[in-house]
Amino acid sequence: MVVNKRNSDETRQRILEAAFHEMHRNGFRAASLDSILANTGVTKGALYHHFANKNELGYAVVDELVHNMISDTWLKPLSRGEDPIDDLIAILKGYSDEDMERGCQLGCPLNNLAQEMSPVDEGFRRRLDGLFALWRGAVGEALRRGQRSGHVRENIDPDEIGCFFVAGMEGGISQAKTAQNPEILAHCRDTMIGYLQTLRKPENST
Amino acid sequence: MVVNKRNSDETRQRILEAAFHEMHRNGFRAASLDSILANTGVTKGALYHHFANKNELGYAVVDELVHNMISDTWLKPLSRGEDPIDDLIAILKGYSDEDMERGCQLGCPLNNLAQEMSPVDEGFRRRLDGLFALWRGAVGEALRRGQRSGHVRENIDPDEIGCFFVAGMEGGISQAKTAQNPEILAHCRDTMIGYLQTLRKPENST
DNA sequence: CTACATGCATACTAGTTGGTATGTAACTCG
DNA sequence: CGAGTTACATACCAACTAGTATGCATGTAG
Repeated sequence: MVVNKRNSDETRQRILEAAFHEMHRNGFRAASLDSILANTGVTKGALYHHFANKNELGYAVVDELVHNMISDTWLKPLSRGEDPIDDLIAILKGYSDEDMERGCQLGCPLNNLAQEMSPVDEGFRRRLDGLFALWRGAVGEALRRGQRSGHVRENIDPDEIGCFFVAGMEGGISQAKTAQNPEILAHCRDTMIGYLQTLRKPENST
Repeated sequence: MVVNKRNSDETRQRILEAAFHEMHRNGFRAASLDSILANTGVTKGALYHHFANKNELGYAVVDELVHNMISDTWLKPLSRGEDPIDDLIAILKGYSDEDMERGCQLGCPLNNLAQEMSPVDEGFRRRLDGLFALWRGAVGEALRRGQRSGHVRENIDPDEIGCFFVAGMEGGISQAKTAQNPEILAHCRDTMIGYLQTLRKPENST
């Protein structure tokens, strides 16, 4: 690609993406700045020009890259659908085999970082909890809309099910990653789909 | 406590337990041997007398301590019950508030280690996957027994639900830990209990 | 063209890490 | 008692870490 000798935004973005990959594979604390730099070709001077320190680099990865991933796969698709249960199932079924395979290798970046950093760094914890809350909230809010539009049973708590949905998916990814076997995630997904079906308002259940 | 000047088994156990706490709090890679030793009072010579290297120490923690935890809380209670759904619900409800609080601080040791180490060390991955499989298997096997004894619906796959159950719990712990809020885990637990109730064979449902 | 800030490159440092080499008490066995 | 093994303790090291100090080329404003 043609790169201006000096393009601040682009070098920043390249550092961010290389940092994301290192963090996704090795976690934040074991992520080596030298290794990140080796993968980008930029130097330590550039890195510390754009980021005050390693923590700030990690925060930027969460605030920008990880946030975008959650937004693209969950927040946007759930924001304005007709039937939230259809929408959730569609997202779950939308994962291709390659997505599943790849996701099982390294796991969910959000969950990985949350598990590693929440107990030891409040800056990470707040950010990652914020993303979890957005995800849960999107599911809960969609279900609430579904209740109002008559697609979803009224005797369920949308927010509790938001928790439960996120938990089931993250737990499925965790196990699949540990087993290096996407089938486990597929089982969780299918069982979750079956559970979601039970949330439909009776006259609307197929 | 009275300690013999030289008690091989006990010093080994003390190292193991200190290592477990360090690993639970900081993960394996960020766990410092010097810090472990400082917490035990034993020296590096003792550590390397009992364990070949840091990895072997970590493996021993998994094989012994973490394995025992899984065994005590899941394998044994589920091994010979009358109604597996009652048993599962009893275990879930058996967690005291302090258990929940404490579990939410540092999360599940099994899941923490699995997320961190599975992609980077095959020795850890195999061991941790083995523990997950034991847990899933115990739930699945209990449900199968419940099917035979007429307590559980026959049109469900016990192993898939084993996956799903473990996923829901681990995902709930993950979120609760990130939020530092045990309520989230309580929601997951309650929703899971509700789901388990739907697995009862109709004539046996309360 | 000049002055100055921005964007980056290079070389270096202090601290920490896992691991080792070596010494030496304490038990065991004959 | 004495030889040999076990169970440690101490001191040290090479490698790697995040971070810094400095210098310089590029862009920009006046």
